[in-house]
Amino acid sequence: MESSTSSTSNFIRNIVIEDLKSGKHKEIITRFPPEPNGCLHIGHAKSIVLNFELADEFNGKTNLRFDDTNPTKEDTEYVESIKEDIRWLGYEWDGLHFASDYFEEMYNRAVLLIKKGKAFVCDLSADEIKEYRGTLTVPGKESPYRNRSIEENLDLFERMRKGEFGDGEKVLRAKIDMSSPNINMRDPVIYRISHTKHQRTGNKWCVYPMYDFAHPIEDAIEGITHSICTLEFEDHRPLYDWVVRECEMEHIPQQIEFARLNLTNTIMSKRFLKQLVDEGVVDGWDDPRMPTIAGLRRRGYTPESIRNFCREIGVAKATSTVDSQMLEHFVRDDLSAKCPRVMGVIRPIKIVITNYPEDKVEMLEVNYNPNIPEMGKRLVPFSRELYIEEEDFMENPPKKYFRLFPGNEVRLMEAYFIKCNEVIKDENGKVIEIRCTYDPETKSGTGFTGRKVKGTIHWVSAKHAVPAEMRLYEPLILDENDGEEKSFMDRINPNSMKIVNGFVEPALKDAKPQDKFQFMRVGYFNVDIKYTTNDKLVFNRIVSLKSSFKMK
RNA sequence: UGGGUAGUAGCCAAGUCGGUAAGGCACGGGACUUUGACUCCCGGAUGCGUAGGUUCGAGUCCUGCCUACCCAGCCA
Repeated sequence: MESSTSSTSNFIRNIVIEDLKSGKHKEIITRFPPEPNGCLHIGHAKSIVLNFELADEFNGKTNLRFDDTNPTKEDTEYVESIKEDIRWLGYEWDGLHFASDYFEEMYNRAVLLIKKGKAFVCDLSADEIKEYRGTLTVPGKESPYRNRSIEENLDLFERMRKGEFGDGEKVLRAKIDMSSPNINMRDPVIYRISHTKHQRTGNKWCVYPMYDFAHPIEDAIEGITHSICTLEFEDHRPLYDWVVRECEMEHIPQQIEFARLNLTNTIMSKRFLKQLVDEGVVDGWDDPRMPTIAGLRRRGYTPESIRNFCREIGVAKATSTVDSQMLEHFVRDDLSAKCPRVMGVIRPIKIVITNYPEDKVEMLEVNYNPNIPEMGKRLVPFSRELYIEEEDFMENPPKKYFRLFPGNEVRLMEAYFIKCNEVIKDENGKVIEIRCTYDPETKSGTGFTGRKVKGTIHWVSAKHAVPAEMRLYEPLILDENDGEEKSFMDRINPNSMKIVNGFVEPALKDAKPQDKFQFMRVGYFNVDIKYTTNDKLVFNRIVSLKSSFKMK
């Protein structure tokens, strides 16, 4: 795996280095353990990059493991999309596993716990268990079923498995300490009854292990050395260690927690993302405004840019929110070297070059990227009528505006100098056409040095222009600017997408979905895979170009 | 008010045995420019949540305090 940005030091990497040095491990094994209940997003990418690259750096391995212990929430449809996203990001896992592959083993370990007097079947209802649990400041009370005999527990647990009880009638609980200040240790439920068909094991099971019980066993079975998860599991670590120890797992994995990714103007929770999809606020999981991997891909982000971003933001334990401009920086950085640079006008206004012959067409040979000649050239037609960018003309410009305005001369990129002489308006006073003259002496490439112009603008020959729909995006979610806290549904940006109709140069006529271009002076654009047809080009603006020009 | 974790520039973040504050993003200034892009220079903490203490020397060690986040699913 190439790495254009080297990973910076972080505390997890330091732990790995230390463990290798001390001989605690000869080889490290990490894992990425998604629950197949939704699409992967940029936050998952942080974890993926961390796990895969850490293992890669130290010649270790990384497993992909689907944590499918709750059949009521999971769906096999997500399994393939998750695999696709990981591969697209550029990673290939060593082992591919499913938590459900270990159900028998987990069951046996639970039986072991019972035999050791460390687990018991509890008949309390969910509400009662909650009551008995106590609160953050008040210790819990022991369940009246806590002291059932081992024999009875064994019998009951077996009958739970056989399906003799209904959902919620009984649970298996670890017997730890109801007065622990850590609520997770107050006899946590480790198995529940759910007569639900599982995506992979079908109706074989009606008891399913809880995360806290299942996860450490999965890690131990696979020989995971460093089980990296997010901060909210910090309180669970004592339980994680308890399970590994009491279940007498031969391999002892270590759980390490880091802060999940937060991004400005972005909502990352699966629940909210799902709501956006379900309520039709967006076009689906792959809407180009979504922070999902699928959304970023459709928007036009590259795997390299996402990887570089993930490497650069670092890994730490402090809760933080990364500026989304950081992400934008890394796409620009990556695309800058990869994309052909072409001319596209997103808000066209027509200009007529009055002294240019009616039927003349000049074919200009233009490099796709002046810095990278190997990218080749194409021919760009030039003629009497052109479209330029609406914002490249102002009738009454402010100071320091050096684009087109009455009496001013600018360069048409790769073509001639033109001078604006006349402005045509409609009955409402709106400018509908700009009339200019050109100077034949100033043709690009002729070495004309007679005079200079301050501005260079892009254009497309009207007669040859290829119409295209451009979708301009802004953040889907707006951060509350220190007002009172709003629900995220109230933070939806009504202007998150603007659809405009523009023109691109003819060389793009046959552009294919996912082809990426820099529209010079405008931004980076990706051909949309969903709405582009043979007759219609649809571009997603990936990100605009930076601009230090301030109108004012 | 129980437990857990964290506080280094506007935003991320490094900082190994205490030795005199990396890097990136953003921002500002300048150079260059047929993209107001890119690139290239220059600019930032006498300061590391805060108050004390130990020390020749503290972001690093000690004590107190403040603030923020997480935890009471038969979710993960």
